Parts: sequence; C-alpha cells; structure tokens
Amino acid sequence: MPKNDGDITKERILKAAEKLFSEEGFDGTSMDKIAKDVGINKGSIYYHFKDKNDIMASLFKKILSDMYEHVDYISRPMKERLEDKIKREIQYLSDKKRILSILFMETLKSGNNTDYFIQCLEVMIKKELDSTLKNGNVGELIEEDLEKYIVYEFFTGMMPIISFIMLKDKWCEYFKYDEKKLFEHFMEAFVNSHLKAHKFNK
Amino acid sequence: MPKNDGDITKERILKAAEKLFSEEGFDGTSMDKIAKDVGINKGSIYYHFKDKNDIMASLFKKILSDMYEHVDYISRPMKERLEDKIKREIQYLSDKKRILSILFMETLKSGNNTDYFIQCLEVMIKKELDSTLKNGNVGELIEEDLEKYIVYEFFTGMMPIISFIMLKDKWCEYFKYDEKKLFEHFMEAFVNSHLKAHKFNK
Amino acid sequence: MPKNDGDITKERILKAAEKLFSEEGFDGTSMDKIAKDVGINKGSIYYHFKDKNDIMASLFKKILSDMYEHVDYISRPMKERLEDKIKREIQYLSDKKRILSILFMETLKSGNNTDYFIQCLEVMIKKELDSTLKNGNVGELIEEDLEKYIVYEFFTGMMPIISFIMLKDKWCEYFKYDEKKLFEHFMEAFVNSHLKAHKFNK
Amino acid sequence: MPKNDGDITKERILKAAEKLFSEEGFDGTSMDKIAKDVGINKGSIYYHFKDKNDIMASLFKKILSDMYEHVDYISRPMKERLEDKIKREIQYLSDKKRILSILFMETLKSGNNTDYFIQCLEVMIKKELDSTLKNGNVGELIEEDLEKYIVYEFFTGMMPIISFIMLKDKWCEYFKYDEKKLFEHFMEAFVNSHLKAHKFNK
DNA sequence: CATGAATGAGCATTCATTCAT
DNA sequence: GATGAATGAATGCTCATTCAT
Repeated sequence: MPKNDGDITKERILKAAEKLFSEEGFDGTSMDKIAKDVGINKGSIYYHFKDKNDIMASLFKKILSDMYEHVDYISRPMKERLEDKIKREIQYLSDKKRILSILFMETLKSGNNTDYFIQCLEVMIKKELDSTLKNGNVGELIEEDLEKYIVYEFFTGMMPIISFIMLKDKWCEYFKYDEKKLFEHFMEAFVNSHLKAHKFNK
Repeated sequence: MPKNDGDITKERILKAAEKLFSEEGFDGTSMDKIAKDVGINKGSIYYHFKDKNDIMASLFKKILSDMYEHVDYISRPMKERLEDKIKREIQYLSDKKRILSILFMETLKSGNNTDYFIQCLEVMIKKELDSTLKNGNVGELIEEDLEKYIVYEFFTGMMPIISFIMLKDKWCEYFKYDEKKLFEHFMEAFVNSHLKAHKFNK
Repeated sequence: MPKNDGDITKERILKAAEKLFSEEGFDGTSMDKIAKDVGINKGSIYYHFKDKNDIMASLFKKILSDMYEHVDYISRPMKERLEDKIKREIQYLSDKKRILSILFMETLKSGNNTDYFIQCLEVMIKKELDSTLKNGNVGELIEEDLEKYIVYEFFTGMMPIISFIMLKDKWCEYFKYDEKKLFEHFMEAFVNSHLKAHKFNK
Repeated sequence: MPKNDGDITKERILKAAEKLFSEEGFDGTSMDKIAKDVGINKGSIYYHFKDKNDIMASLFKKILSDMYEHVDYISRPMKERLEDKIKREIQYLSDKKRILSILFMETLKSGNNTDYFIQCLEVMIKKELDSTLKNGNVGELIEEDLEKYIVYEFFTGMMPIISFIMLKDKWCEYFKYDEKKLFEHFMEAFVNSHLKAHKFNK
C-alpha cells in the first residue's frame, strides 16, 4: 500500500504499464507512453524503476504475491458446488486478465528465458492443492501423481479458463457473440469436458 | 511454390521472420535483424513486402491456406482411434508451433484489432466438423449447437493442445521434465479430461 | 580544515569528484556517481556547490593553494643534491597525480577557456624561482630571461615529470614494466637529458 | 582515399569528430553535434560506424598508419642538423595536434583501458630508431638499452614537443605571447635542455 | 544540512521506411 | 531484384539541476 507521494507514483506507473503492456505488448509500449499516461516526466520513471524490465518484474512480483493471498482466501473448507467454485475462480482471474495476458505474451517468446506465466500458474495450482489436501478431500499424493496433477490442472484446467478470459472480448467481437452467451457456452463446455462429450456422441 | 529467385528470396524472408517473430515477438524483431538473418540488404525486403505488417499478414495467409489443405487431408474417413487422431493432430500443430505462438501473441494485445489466432482455429474446427459431417458420423447441426461446438472445441480442445505445444520447451526446462514424460502426462490428462477425473476422485 | 559536518561533507564530495574525474573525465562523471560514491543524496551536492563546474573550480583552488604552501616549504635554503630535490618534487607531484590529470584533460580541450593546468605550473615555477632568488643562488633576472626560464622549466622540466607521473601506471601495464625500473629509467633520462645525451653518442 | 559517396561521408564524419573531440573532449561531444557539423542525419553516422567508440578507434587507426608512413618518409639518410630535423618533426606533429590531444585526453583517464597515446608514440619512436639504426648512426642496441632509449625519447623528447604543440595556443593567450616568440623560446629550451642548463648556472 | 521526488533537455542508439543506382 | 546510403522519428535511458519538506 502506498504511504507517501513516491509510492503513489510508483503504483500509478505500474497501473499504467499494466494497461499499456496488455494493449500493445511489452515491446510495443514505450516509456514515453507510460510517462504520458501517468502524467509525469519520462525521467521520473527511472527514479522508481531501474529500467523497463524492472517494471515488468514488479508487475510479476505483484501478481505472484496477490495469488498467494488469494488462494489462502478462496480455498477455505466449505461445501460449495464445484461449478460455483470455478465461477469464483473465473471471476478472480478475470480481474487479472491484463497481467495474465502480458505474462503469457512474454513467456511465448522462445528467445528469452522468462517463464513468468508458468511460475504463476504453478503457484495457483500448488496452493490450491495444498489447501485441498489439508481439508482432507483426498489422501496423500506421491511424487508422480503430483506431477500428473499439475500437468492436468495446467493444460486442461487452467489453460481453457485463462484463454477464455484473455480472448473473450475479441471472440465476442469476431463472432458477434454477447458476453453472457459465450460465458454460458464456455461453462457448459468446461464442465462437460472435451473427450467425455466425444464419447457420449458415439 | 517458389519458382524464381524472387520467390525464393520472399520465402526466405518469411522463414526468417517466422523464426525471429517467435523468438522475440513482432515488435521485438527489427527489419534489420530479418535482413541480416536472410543475408540480404534491408532495402530488399521492401521489394517483396509493403511493410513489416505485410510480412505478418503473409505469414498469416500462409498458415491459413496450409490449414485448409491439411484438414482436407487429415479428415478422410478412416477407422482410427480417437487418441491416435489427436496424436496426429498434435504432430501437425507442432510443426506450426512458431507461427501459432506469433499469432497468439498478437491476438493477445487488446489494443489492436488482430484476431489472427481466433480465425486460425475457427478454420481448423469448422473444416474438421465439415468432414465429420460428410462422413455421416453425426446428423445435422442446428445453429446453436454449432456455436456450442466451436466454443467447446476451441477452449477445451484446441487450447490445451496448442498451449501444450507452445509451452512444452519452457515447461521442460522449468520443471526439469524430459519431453517424453510431459507428452505422456499431457496425453493422459487430455484423454481423461479435467472434470471427469475430478468425479472419479470422489 | 573541515570544522563541522557540513565542511566534512564538502570535503568528501571533493575527494570523490577528484577520484571520479580522474578516472572517467569531467564529462564522463555524473553528479549521480559522485553522490553515490560519497553516500549522500544527489541534491545535497547542490547545497555545497553551485553546480558541477563549481566542484571543478574548487578542486582547482585547492591544488593552487596547496602548491603555494608546498613551494614555501620545499624551497628553504639547503644543501641538497639536485637529483634528490627532483625526487622530492616527483614525490610531491605524485600525490597530486589525479588532480593534475584532471586539469590537464580540461586544458587540452581547445573549445573552452580553461587554462587550469598552465596556471598551476606557473605558480610552481614562479614560487620556486622566487625562493631560489631569495637564497641568492642567482642574480636578478631580466624580463626576457624570466620568460625563457618559464618556458624552459615548463616544457622541458615539468612536462616530462608530470607526464611520467600521469602515465606511469598505464606505461607499466602496456610495456610490462615494473614501477621501479620505469622510475630509474626515467630518472636517468631526466638527469641526463635529451640532446645532451645525443651529443655524447657522437 | 574515398572512392564513392559512402566513403566520402565516412571521411567527413571522421573529420568533424576529430575537430569536435579536440574542442570538447570525447564525452563532451554528442553524436548530434557531429551529425550537425557534417550536415547529415544523426542516424546516418550509425550506417558508417558501429558506435561512438568506433569513431574514436577509426581516428586512432588513421593516425597510427599515418605515422607509419610519415616515419618512413622523414627518416631517410641525410645530412641535416639535428635542430632542423626537430623543426620538421614539430611541423609534422603540429598537423596532428587535434588527434594527439584527443588521444592524450583519453589515455589520461585512469578508468578505461585505452593507451592510445602511448601506442602512438611508441610507433614513432621505434620507427625512427629503426631507420637510425639502418643508417648506421649507432651500433646494435641491447634490450635494456632499447628500453632506456624509449623512456628517454618518450618523456624528455616527445613529451616536451607534444605538450608544446598541444598547449601553444592557450599559452600564448594566457601569457600574451606571440606564437613566434614562444616557438623560439621553446626551441632554445629544448636544444639546450633542462638539467644541462641548470649545471651551467652553477 | 540532507533527502526524496521530480523535471526537461539531452544522450547514444535503433527504428521502419525510402530511393537513386 | 538487389544494394548502399540516407532519413526522421522514436527508443530506452541519463543528465544537471531544482525544490518542498
């Protein structure tokens, strides 16, 4: 939480950077644009951040610690339908849409060594698994099962949800969907997942 | 098919651009780098392409027509296990890894109007559906069902596969997996999809 | 002599500036670097000095008054071998190596009007001459002789010594000399000076 | 020798850089100033030179090869008074005044690893020695004598001359000398060198 | 005395693009 | 078809300096 002028400015720079990076990509966003968006001098950014990458790293740190807190909160023991839990999850991640898009874009570049996006989802999956285990919903997991679980959650659980969140707007515009319809279709698809449905058809 | 020197150069520019865009992103790749990679003069690129966006558009056109051809080929009627079909699909898409990453990165930017990635997957899904219908595996589809089908295939079918392909290398490095193990885990997860497995656990 | 905190800080700034200017040149040294080196806030420098040039001017003033004091001290009447006197001179100037380098660099720029270095050596030469005259070693000097004397002392006396001091380290590294050998060679060369030796060879 | 437009531009950049570096120092000269002085676009400089240091390095290379050629020319066997030879030498070096000042300034910075100036004078001294030896003026030189000779020539021969050349203008302005008088005084001092004169006084 | 924060001009360098040859 | 040379705008970043606290 910002306490003085400097911290407030820093926060505003991060907010502007998050917006602009998600709109134009990291490389497509100039320090000039960020400064203009915040309404400060370009040089001032360098008072608060070492360089452009430092802004990126700060955004990453922020979302990571946010996710730590979030998972603690969301996974208290409660009797809740799985579907409702997923809806809440989607809600939470929707608020992180921008930063998730940024992290994904960066992680997709094969030429750098950033695995921001993978780290981020790893945190979510592991934290959630931890709390599930604590609640006694399942027994202990052996190492191989853990690996399988992470792969499974990542690619067939998280990826559908996060790509839905990231592409929702463009999808609606491209296919002339309204958002509500897409959401319902997606939920049906997700619950009633892929190959399972295939089997029913045959 | 390139016929003369000019076409060959054009092809080489596209190949270099595809490599570099996927490594550093579109904005992170300069015309200079492309020219150097091809081994030609920077100005020459402008003989073959109007501007940088034109290179991008050409890459998009190429993958789109490639997908048209591919789907015609892959979906001939044959008795094949679903799992094997998926493996072939993954194989095909793996060869397109670079361009898919590029298109995805661009589509993630909310500030431009490119929906390259969505268009691309739409083609794949629709072409495949067409051929499935022709083969008489299912009856006619009403409009709403078609929409649901596309959403379903896109987010819970294609997205897991494509994100697996795009993130495979970074995943293996980050988690110290070998490729084979990841592939097996992924296949198991994908076949045995998400919520279905959840049900089995309880 | 620094008396309170403020003066101490001022002294520390000068010390840091002297070090950094001699390492990277005046233009190559930023106020930031100086502040960081001193361990104070950049703004604080401006409490003690009007601007960057003021730091330079202060360094110059300091060395000038130091030289006044030094010459008074060194040139008391004593029976000392010329060679020993020169050695003492070299010793004294070695301690001023940094500031002499800085002043020389600045004076070499033809585009500004600084003649720091010339002034500095003028003081040394004149003070020494004064004391020599007082000691009655020579008679009165007419104006033209004074001019000749200064030219002579400056270019064939001071310049060899000072360039030896300024270039010593780089020379040793470049030619793989050890410092002692260079010093001996230099002393021999200096005592046994240039054209004289030429004559002996023939 | 420049053959086409590009080479001419390159040559003009070098000329402007030499002038500006000598006026304001390397760090004090911006690429902007150079471009403006040449009358070209700033970006164009980067077509011809990798970066600012590359310009510096090119200037250094140029003077070095110029010196190689010069010494070959100047040291043909001839019966010439030493004094006249020195005058010719001074004449030659006067034309190199700018670049010598630049190289000296850079070499004076202890923080970088450039020994441009030392290398430069080493070439002059060694080439001249070579030709002197060939002319049979002296016998063979053993290693230690060579070292002594270089030290001797460098500090008591070259340094007075080059500092005279570099400081001449400022000296005349500061002391209100006219150039001719300074030259005569310097020649007298140089011929009649330092300690020798001291001895005569006593 | 000293700091944190800011400013605007300037820095070296790179960019996409153009065009005569 | 391709090259060498150039351009002007923009890039990320640093500069000396200021000032309220």
